[in-house]
Amino acid sequence: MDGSEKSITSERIARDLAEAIHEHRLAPGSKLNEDEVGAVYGVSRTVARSALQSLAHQRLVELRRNRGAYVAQPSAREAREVFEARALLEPRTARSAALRMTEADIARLQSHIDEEHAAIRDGRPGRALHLSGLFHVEIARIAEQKTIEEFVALLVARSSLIIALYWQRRSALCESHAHEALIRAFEARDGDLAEELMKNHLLDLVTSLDLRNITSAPASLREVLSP
Amino acid sequence: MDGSEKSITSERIARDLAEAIHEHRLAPGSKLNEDEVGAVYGVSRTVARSALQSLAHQRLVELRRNRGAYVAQPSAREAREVFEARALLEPRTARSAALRMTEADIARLQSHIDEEHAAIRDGRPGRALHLSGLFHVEIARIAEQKTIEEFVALLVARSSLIIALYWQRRSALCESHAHEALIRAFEARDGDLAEELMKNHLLDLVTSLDLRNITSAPASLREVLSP
DNA sequence: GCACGCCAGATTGTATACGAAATTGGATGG
DNA sequence: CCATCCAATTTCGTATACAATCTGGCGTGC
Repeated sequence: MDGSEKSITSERIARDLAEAIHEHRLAPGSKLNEDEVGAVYGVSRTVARSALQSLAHQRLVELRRNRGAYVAQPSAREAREVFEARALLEPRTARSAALRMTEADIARLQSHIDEEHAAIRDGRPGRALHLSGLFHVEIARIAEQKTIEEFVALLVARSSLIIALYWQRRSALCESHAHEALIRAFEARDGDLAEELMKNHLLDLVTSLDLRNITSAPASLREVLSP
Repeated sequence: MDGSEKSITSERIARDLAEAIHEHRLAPGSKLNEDEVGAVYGVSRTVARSALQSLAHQRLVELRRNRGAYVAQPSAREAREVFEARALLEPRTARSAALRMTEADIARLQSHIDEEHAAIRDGRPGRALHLSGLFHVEIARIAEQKTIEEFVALLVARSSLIIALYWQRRSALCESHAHEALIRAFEARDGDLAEELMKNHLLDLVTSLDLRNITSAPASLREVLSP
């Protein structure tokens, strides 16, 4: 259905790196050297470079001219903006999804949650976070909104970076309960409820972050320390 | 104010090509040969390729493995999805913008409209369409939502392709009147009205398109002419 | 002792070269 | 006359080589 012609090597590498960022195995600010990336995957710099550019387009890495590629460090402001965008897109999409939801879709969402719990049991919180992000993307897919799905995927990926930087509570899985409540709304095909639950879920996420603009992005010190 | 390290050659070329697509100087389906693009801008295929990849990330061109780059031809379905995404993002953003709007912002939006009229007088409808798209992006900028601004810019660019493919009425500038009404709402700092006007403006846009899935993407004839 | 400038190392930006995949057109055989 | 197959061509995918730029340390001069 989709594009079709993917799976070019560079795209595969980009996906792999994105997953590593997603799962917090690569911390924000990490430098991604073209030679190193190429060496890791056994390809030349050309391919590694292409993968890094792809990630830059997704705002997961920042390219600095003649300096290199670094895992992005969203500022507190960017963090707020990402969640404001999600607040516009996701609740209405959850409503649409609720109305189109099939049994197979629900099963699939449930298995996502199960996997997530398994990851937590196995002590892989990064993987669990990744999966909980995919839950949101899956909802957009079920709503049959490919364009919105793309955007949600971008926003979820950036949210992962934001959580890595600004997460404050250690309360592990407030997430899952929200997701389970959503599933119940989906089972009832209750669009209104799904929309409302998603809205509150996103609000909870933002308030669980510490977005007073402490430190944030060392990238542009100039803006902070004017002479 | 933006990123900072742009103006790499490939980004400049990508912007230039994007503008050409935006203004309908490059029709949907046009082939963009890497060698030709490189020759036009006096750079090597490496740089041309990078620019084309950038456009592919914006979904303005479609890359087909071992086939080349073609200006995208959104299907009727994609067209609908693009406008559904816009319907979620832009009305609320127009409301925010109305509340933050300064005199300078209003003047800037007005000059956009003036330029648009001038372009029409000069018989450059493509340029006028481009400018009317920038009007929407500008609103997101005024709302101080950089993330949403990015998305709106992407959607506006794709809308330009969609209009090139599915525009049916020759009624030139129903657009401008909607934009002028929006400006009046902004002048009054009337968020509710701005939101409502934007919502209706987008609805008008969709209904002015012919999205019965006739023909759409000749790219894959195979799907249309099954044996 | 401090500041300025310069040089070496490293890393990215760009160009070119070679190999692989896919289409095109004609030749061949039925 | 049509279908099939093969090679010639085009175009892309990847690797490598060279040039430009930045970082950091060293030395000289004040």
